[in-house]
Amino acid sequence: MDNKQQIADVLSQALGDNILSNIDILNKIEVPKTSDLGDLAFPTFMLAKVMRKAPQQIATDLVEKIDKNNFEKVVAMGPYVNFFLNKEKVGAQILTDILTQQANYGTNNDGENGNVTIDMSSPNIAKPMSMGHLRSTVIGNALANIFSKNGYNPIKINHLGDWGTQFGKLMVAYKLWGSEEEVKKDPINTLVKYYIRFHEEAKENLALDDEGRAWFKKLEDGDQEATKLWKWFRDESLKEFLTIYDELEINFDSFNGEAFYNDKMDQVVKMLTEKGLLVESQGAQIVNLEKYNLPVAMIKRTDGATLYMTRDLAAAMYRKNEYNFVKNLYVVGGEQREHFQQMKAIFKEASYDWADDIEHIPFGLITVNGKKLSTRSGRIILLQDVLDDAIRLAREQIETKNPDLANKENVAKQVGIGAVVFHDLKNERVNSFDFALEEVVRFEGDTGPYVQYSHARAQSILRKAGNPDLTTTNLVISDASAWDTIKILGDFPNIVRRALRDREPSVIAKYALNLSRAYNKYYANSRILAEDNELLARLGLVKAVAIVLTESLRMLGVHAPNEM
RNA sequence: GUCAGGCUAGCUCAGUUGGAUAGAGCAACGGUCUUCUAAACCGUAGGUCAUGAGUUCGAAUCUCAUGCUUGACACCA
Repeated sequence: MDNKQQIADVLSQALGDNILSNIDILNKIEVPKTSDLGDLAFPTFMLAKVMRKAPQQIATDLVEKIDKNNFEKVVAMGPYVNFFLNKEKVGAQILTDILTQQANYGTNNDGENGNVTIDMSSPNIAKPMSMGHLRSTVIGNALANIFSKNGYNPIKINHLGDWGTQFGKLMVAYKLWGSEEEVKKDPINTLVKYYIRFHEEAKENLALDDEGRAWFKKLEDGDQEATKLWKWFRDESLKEFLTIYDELEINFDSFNGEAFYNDKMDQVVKMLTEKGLLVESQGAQIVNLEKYNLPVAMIKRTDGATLYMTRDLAAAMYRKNEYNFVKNLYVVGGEQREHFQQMKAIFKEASYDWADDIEHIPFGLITVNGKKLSTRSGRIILLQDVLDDAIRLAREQIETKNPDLANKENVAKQVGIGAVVFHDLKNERVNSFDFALEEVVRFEGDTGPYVQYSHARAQSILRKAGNPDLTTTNLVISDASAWDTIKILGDFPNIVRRALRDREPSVIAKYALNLSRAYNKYYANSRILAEDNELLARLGLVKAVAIVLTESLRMLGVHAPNEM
C-alpha cells in the first residue's frame, strides 16, 4: 500500500536526521484497532530513549512538523501519531482500480510464471472418498488458485493411492469371500466391505497379513491375475471419484498415482546406492537419517517390495524432470509430517539443490466424536452423503426464502457445496475439527452462504439499477459510512500475497467474511438506490464489492450465484 | 520415552512483523421487514488469553519450565 510509504516519507522528513531510516519507519506503521483511531498509525515509544522525551511529547511534536496536505487529518493521540486518509480521494482511487481491473484486481506477477506442482486429493483406490479427502482436495485446489493469482503456474497432481500392500490384502479378501457379481453392483462399497472383513479376520488369523503381502509382491512382479484384478478395482473406483470431482468442479493436470512410478523405482535405488546412502539393516534397505534427527527411512522391505517412501522419492524426481518446478507442494495431513521431513532430508543428503523447494502443506484431521476416521474400522463419513445433505438443506432453504427463484436446483448445489467447502477452508489449515453435520451445512453467520448472500444482494441492487456502465463514473463517495468497506476492498492485493506467503486459504475466507460484514452493515444503514448525485458512485462501490467477493470465492473454489 | 502440534468467552475460532479498551460467529436475552433479498442488521451479557518465571518502555504474541491434550515414531499409506 503506498499510503504507508507516503506516511513513512512525511515522517522521515519531519524527523529530520538519521534517527530512524525510512524503511524502519515504514515497518513500524500499523493499522489501529478501530477506525476512530485513524487509518494508519505510528507509535513513538522507540524514539523516547534516543530523543530523551516522553512518547506523548514526541507524537505531539511530530504532528506539528508533519506535512498534512495529503491527509484528512493527522493527530497525536497519546504516544501515537494517527493518520486519517483522505477518504474521498483514496476511496475513489480504490474503486476505480477495481472497476477497471475487474477480476484481475489483486493479481500480481510475483511468481513469474514458475511451475508449482501440487500433490493433492490423492484418494485410495477401492475406498470411498471421505471428509478427510475433501480437505486435501479443497485446500490444494484453493492453493492452486492462490498461486495462480500470484503469477505462478500451478500443476494439480492427483497422486492416486493405487498401489501398495492394501491391494494384496484386498485380493486375498476378494478371492476368499468375494464375487464378481457383487462387486459390479456397487463397486466401492463392496470392496470396502471385503477390506473391513479382512482386517477383522486378520486379528484372529495372522497368516492373512502374510498372504496379503505375498499377493502384493505378485502384483509388483507383474503376475497376470493380480494385475487384472488391480486394474478392475482401479477403473471402478476412478469412475466414482470423477463424479465427485465434477460436482466440486475441481480438475487435475495429472492422475499419475503410485502405480505410475513402478518402473521408476530402480532409478531411486540406483541413485541412493551411487550416493552411498543406501544401507542394509535387518534384511531391509534403508537410509540413515540420524544426522537430521529423524528415524531411518525404509526404501525396500525384506522381501524386496518397495514402500510409500520409495514411490514418493521417484515421484519427486519425476516431477522435477517433467515440470522443473520452483516449488513442489504436498497437501497431506499433518500426521505425515515426519515422512516429508525424511523425504526432504534424503534429497538434501543426496545433494539435490531443489530439496529446499519441497514443501509439506499439512492440515488437521477430521474426527468423529474425537476419534480418528478409519476405513478399516468402518468409522467413516462419506463425502457424497455430506454433499447430498448440504444440497438438500440448501434446496429447502430456497423453498422457504425465495420460492420464485429460477434455477433452484443449480443454486441449491452452489450454496450447499459452497457451505461445505467454505467451512473446510475458513479456519487455519492445521486445526483439527470434530465433524458435526449441522456445523458443516450451516447457512448463517460466518459461512460460505453468508458471503454468497452478501454478493447476491449486491447483484440484486445492480440489477435494479439497470446495470449501468460505471467505467467513466466519478467514484467519489462523501458518505463516511462507506469507508470501512472501501478500506477493506483496498486491502485485497495484500491479502492475496499473505494467503500465498502463509499457504493459507483461510486468509482469503476470513477476508471474504470481513468484507461481507462491512458491506452488510453499510447496506443495512444506507439507502444505496437513493436518487442523488452520488448514486452512481455508490453503485460503483456495490459493483466493486461484488467483483472482489466473487474473486475471493472463486479462489476458494466456491460459486457466487447472482440470486439465491 | 523421543519428536512435533494445540491450549484465548458456555461452544467453534480470529488476533501479519511484540503496541492503544483482547475480537468474530454460534448458543442466550432484547430490538429491526408498507422502503435495495431478515441466509441480514442493531443492542445486552459473557475473559485470570492453561499455569509459573523471564526478556522489554510494553507480551495472547518472544524465551524457559510445568500441566493437560492430539499426533508421529522402519517392513501400512
